[in-house]
Amino acid sequence: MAQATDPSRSQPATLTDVARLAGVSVATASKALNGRSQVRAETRQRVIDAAERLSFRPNQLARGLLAGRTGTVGLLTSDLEGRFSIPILMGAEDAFGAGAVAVFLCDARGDAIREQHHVRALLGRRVDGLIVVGSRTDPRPSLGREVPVPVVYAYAPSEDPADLSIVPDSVGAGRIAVDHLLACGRSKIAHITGDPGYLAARERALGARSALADAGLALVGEPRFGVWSEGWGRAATAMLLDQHPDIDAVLCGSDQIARGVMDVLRERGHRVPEDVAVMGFDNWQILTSASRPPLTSVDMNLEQVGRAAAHALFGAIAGARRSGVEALPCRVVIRGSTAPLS
Amino acid sequence: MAQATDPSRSQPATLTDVARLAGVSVATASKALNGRSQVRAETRQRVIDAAERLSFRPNQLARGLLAGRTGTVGLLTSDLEGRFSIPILMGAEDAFGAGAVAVFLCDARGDAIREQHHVRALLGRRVDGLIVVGSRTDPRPSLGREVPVPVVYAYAPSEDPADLSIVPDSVGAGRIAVDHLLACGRSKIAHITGDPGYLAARERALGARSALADAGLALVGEPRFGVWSEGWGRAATAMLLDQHPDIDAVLCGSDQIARGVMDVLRERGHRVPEDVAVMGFDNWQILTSASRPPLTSVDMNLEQVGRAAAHALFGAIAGARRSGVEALPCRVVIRGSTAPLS
DNA sequence: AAATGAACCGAAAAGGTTTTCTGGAACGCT
DNA sequence: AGCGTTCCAGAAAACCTTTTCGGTTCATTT
Repeated sequence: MAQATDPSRSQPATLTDVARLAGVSVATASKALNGRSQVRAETRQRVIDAAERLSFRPNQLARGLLAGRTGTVGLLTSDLEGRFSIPILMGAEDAFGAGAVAVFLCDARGDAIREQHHVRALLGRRVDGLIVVGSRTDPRPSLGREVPVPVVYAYAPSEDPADLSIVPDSVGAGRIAVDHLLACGRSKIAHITGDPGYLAARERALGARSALADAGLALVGEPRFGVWSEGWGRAATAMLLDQHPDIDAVLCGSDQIARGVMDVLRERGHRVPEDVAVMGFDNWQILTSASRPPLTSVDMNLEQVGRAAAHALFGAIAGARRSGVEALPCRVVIRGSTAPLS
Repeated sequence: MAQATDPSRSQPATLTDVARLAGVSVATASKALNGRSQVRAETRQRVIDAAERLSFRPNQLARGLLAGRTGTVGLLTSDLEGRFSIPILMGAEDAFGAGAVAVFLCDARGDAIREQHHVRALLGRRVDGLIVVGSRTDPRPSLGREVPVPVVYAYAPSEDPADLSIVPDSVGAGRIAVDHLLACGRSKIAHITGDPGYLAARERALGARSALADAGLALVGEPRFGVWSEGWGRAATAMLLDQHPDIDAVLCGSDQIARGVMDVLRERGHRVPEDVAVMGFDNWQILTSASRPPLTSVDMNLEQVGRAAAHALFGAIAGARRSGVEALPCRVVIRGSTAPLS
């Protein structure tokens, strides 16, 4: 018997095989397996047993061909390497994987030509929708309105306001970061951040200033833009301490910068968090938990961004199209580098 | 015209539509578009123009249904979050994406049930093959021989020697690391590494000892196993320096550990690399470039592992099945933390 | 002029599933 | 007995593309 039904040798069983084994027509077999009502219980069981014995698995291609929907979506990332894409991708995969939807992964490597190529390939495979994941929060060109399936942009919003984009709320992130520092009793807060060419850097700075202004305060000096590296964090901190030795908090544009900041603070004899509180952005586990003390950081909830994008795409496929940019809140993860001023 | 051919409103164009617009039969249209020879040049051009105007894209479902091959493969990762999966995934996506193959991404989250579920779903979609990516190099259970399509295991080999697995050569990695330190004139080499429950940790230590033995030398003390963290790197270094203050090199089981090691070395007044050379494993950019001095590290060539797995799967789909565990060489990336002893 | 061959095009089938429609059987009612 | 109703199963169409095979046209050769 094992030989007769050995699935590794033969082609996968088809519904016709199941029907023949059960002694019914393919139509009846289909109805039996899909729980339709026009089948006698005894017949249904016979079909189910036959399907089991043949380890029958419906051919989704044939099903999709007929139904018009394939139960697949395309996940188009512009930069797989970037650490921001991965959590979004996980969230989306999670939201889809729970249902009966499979995800095509494509990496365009930041190349518009390659992206176009992937879109065409995905449309040829009749995906039901697309999620476009960017590697930074700056707006990106739209795929265009003539794409015949719904598209949702995640992390990097589309330039076309008619598209739907799901992004983290960078302004709000800057605001809640400062709120936390204020709650810790800090008032002389400096901001060392990354490349001003990044919208995220500018928006976080904007949010931080706005929250300070609401409290009747201001940043110590201007925000110090630079690059996203520990080295810049170290250099900027040295300059900062020369000009303003009396700061009691440094809000850093990224965890990497924060790590550099903390190193220089410690070398110069400032205690963290007793004298100076330090905060980062991104909540990058490997950095926050390895630093001494562990780093308080703002998490962008990227998995949630991915899940929200997946759900939005679901909705759009079902006909409920939205548009515009939807910003999701971030959250402060408190660790040892911030504490109330005693 | 824009309205009449607006693809966003209507269903995607079918070959029938193209044929009708070109005034030929579907068969001729198919032949014209696929470059078959039985079509007059003028007719072919008319069909191509029609396809262009309708932005026709062959339905891969119908094509796959007929051909028996779908041009899709499943990429089954056990842990998307893990940083080792991503480069492998990139390499595989790269190798496939270049051709006409699309990749289904599935994340099992280390759960065997979920993995089984994904395999069934992928088989239902009639993938032509599977790549199973592990999160660590320890052998993992096989999917079983009754899977009706070729399977290639990447990074984590299958326990079944009849399966084909592509892994990095961890023993060789340990060996080339020591070879580099020896070439730098170091002879008093200690080894601080991670969790001994990881095969990678044990194999790297094995390779290191073997290379030392070939040179008539031995490690300073036993390999110090612990956990994969900076904290362990710091603690182990403190103990090491107490017992063996005269070491001239530390080979670390990971870049994280190396970072902790370097911090303590510097704090204790040992210069890197003048007094003590330090090496890590994994070549994790964010750590190697941020440390002072930049860290020499062994790169596992994971993208290449992914590409090799993809090519092996290609071959297996075409009928050339291999089996066993194939180990790919790693490479030393030299940076500032190692230098010749002057 | 007739026959041969070449070049070209179209009808039809195949691939696997779902759905609609039709037919048949059993059963209850008048 | 005749009729209507309900329930169940099967036939056939539809989805879209590719390929095979048969048929038509036209130029060339005898």
